[in-house]
Amino acid sequence: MDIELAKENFTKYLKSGNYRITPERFVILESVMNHDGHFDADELFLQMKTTGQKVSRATVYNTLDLLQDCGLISKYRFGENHSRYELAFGRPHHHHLICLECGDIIEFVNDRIEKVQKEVCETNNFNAQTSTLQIFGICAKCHK
Amino acid sequence: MDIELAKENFTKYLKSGNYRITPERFVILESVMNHDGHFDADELFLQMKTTGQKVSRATVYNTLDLLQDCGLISKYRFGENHSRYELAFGRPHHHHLICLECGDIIEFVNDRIEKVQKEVCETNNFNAQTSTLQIFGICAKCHK
DNA sequence: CTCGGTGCAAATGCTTTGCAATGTC
DNA sequence: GACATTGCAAAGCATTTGCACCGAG
Repeated sequence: MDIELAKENFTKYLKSGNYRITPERFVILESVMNHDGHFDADELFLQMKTTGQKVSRATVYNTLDLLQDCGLISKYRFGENHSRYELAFGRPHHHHLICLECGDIIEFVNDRIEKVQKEVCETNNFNAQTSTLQIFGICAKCHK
Repeated sequence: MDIELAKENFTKYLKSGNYRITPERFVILESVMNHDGHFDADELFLQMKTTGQKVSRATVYNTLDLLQDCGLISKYRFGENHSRYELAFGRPHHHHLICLECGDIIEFVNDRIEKVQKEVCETNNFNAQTSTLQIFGICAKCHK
């Protein structure tokens, strides 16, 4: 949750890729770090709009891509028609249980899955960058 | 690959859900069963159009949803902006390695992942229906 | 001062919807 | 005959793009 460290990482990433250091990019990073849980691009855009920080939708999308590229956030498609993001910085890699009824998303961490993934990648000589395991079904609340 | 059995299953599913038995739905099922690997809705629509079987796009989408509901096909979002489908009937549950460079999709089966999933669901009292593990990275061909 | 980034609005592309016509039950 | 399903075209919605302007390096 150290926002200064995240900013540093982002700055480093931008410089190394010859991207420019713009105020908009850091305003968006801050907004992202203040978000709990999952959010989507438009949600972020509207929230920033109402709090008086004006950045365009285009810039939000562009910056979210950069933040994903440098590993500060993760991007998912949970079977919906839009992408969702979440903070990855300082958090362990995890997976998701998605309730088809209420839409709730439950996170879980599991070392064995990570281990199996590594093995599968070695077997296939595949150079993994990201992975996502999504289990769709009905959560405890909904099937009772 | 037994198309008759698939048709039977589909018929059973349609009847049990009070859906009607229409020729379009079975034309689409056949077209799906003749497809190797992954395909998307528009691909299927265009292929059917060129082979003289006319069904509308709307019906293709509608029917693919039904086929997914009754478990004959699976639907995925591989980080693209459209859904992809594949035949599930008569095939073991499997997962995917997706190459970010060439777009190739490698399938793999792994019992341990299935076992861990089951455990996670039990722990969370979660009633799983489907799951997908997607590993994104660079395939053997591309990083050499 | 150059060229990458931004904002805006229009464009894109997948998917869904409205509605009249059709055909299953 | 009733009403779910179909086809078509139009609408929706998330995301991308074109372009003039701006500002980081």
